Amino acid sequence: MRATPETSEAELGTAELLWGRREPPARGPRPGLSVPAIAEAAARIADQEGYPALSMQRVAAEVGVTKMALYRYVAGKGELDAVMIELSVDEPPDLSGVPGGWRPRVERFVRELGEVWRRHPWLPWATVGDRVMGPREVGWVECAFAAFDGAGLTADERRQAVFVLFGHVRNTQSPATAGTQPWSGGAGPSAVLREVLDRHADRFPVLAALPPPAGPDDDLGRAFGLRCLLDGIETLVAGRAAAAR
Amino acid sequence: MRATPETSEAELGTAELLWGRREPPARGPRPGLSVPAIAEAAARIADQEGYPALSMQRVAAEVGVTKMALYRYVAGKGELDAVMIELSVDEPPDLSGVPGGWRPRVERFVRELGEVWRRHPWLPWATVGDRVMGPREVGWVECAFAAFDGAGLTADERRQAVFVLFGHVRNTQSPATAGTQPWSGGAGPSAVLREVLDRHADRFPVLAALPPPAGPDDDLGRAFGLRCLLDGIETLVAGRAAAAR
DNA sequence: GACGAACTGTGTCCGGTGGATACTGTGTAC
DNA sequence: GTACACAGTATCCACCGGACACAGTTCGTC
Repeated sequence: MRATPETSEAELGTAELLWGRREPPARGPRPGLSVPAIAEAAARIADQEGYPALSMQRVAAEVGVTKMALYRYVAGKGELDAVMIELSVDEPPDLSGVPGGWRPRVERFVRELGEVWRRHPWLPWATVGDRVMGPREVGWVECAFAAFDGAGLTADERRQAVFVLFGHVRNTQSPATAGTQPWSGGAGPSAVLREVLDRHADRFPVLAALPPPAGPDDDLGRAFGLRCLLDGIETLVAGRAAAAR
Repeated sequence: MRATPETSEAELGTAELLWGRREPPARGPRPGLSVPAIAEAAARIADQEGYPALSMQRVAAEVGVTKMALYRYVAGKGELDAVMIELSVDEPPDLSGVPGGWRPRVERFVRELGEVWRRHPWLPWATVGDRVMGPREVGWVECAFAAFDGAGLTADERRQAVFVLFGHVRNTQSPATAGTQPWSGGAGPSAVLREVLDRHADRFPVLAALPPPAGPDDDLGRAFGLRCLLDGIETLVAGRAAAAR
């Protein structure tokens, strides 16, 4: 949750950095660093030590300079975030060769997106809210839109479908980025909660009557939700086609 | 994204605070505050000034004490978060009187949940990750499970459906808590991004060819996604019933 | 009734965060 | 050769969550 809507000036600067290149300076000492190198170091830290461990100081230490040196390359923390996101999302996949029409294409898209987010677990967390996206990130959106080609959706529906799809993947990406599920396994808070629930079974009859999960649900319901969503889209389009006839 | 899995001790303390009551002290000066009063002040601040504006100091100022005085009532920021969430989610609704079976019940549930989250826009943001939930929050989960009564889902499917449903509501709650959508209206980053996209239309043919949104999509695709999800569930159950026959 | 234990709230300190500003040194264009 | 533009540093700020020692208040127990 971002504190305040950033001033448009900062956003313009970030967009300039992400989309056009900032012209390199002509005079002065040679820069010892580069924006990509800094972003790569930042991404490495976030990958290995977690997103909350990421700070200007930590990144500066990683690349071997003082914290303030980074501000020669990036306007601030927000801009560093934007750059490291753009660097980490990787090139969007080419789904034009996937056979079988829109549905396998969408399923493939979900797998690819989930794979990138799995490699950078902080990514689904960081890509929330109103932001300036970089070209690669927009490429993923373009890719998602293209995946729905031939599904028979209107433009507005397609937008909504893409949006819902991204949200679904985010929600089923990892317990850390999803809503709390009181039945999740493992240790930690969920274990404490489960014990509490046992003690108050009378207050939650439906929850208590539910048999425990058959196995670990490492999928978090992604396949189930995706199937329902796509089935629902098919139903929608089929119903419209039937009405038109 | 929480930094580290909190020590189980802290979680136990939080669970004790949320579920059992902590026994009031017998001796000593009368407490000038109470946990609910503090949590209410915190929720008020988050509502009015945004979640990032919430700090121990700010809450302390709101209730008229020093920052450190709050630590007599809650163990830390995390516990304050937990209490203010539990206080703000409100009592779960009673959906037993909703006619028409599981589907209207689920739709009603989504409306109610969205309404609470709309009153406290920081709530969908704060209720992410592995946490200890309070009784009211669990009541909402119980309510969601009960809503699916009669839909014909297995226990595992029901769990996944509830989970996906919560995620869908969160994703379509507000632009601030949803994934970035490059076509969202208004000023700010999205406006900057839209202008950039116009300039690079050739790189994103599908996106560029899409007609602009018919109107402001203040629904963020919630209705669309919900319809697809529930249609998909119906398809799933109907298919299984047909196979069994 | 006195006293000590338990408790509330305060003041001070710590390491951390993002960021502003003034500075030194370095390199290139004129 | 000199002036300017730039890189990186050092120092400072306000703020964050939190630890700790302390003063003042109230009750249970002798």
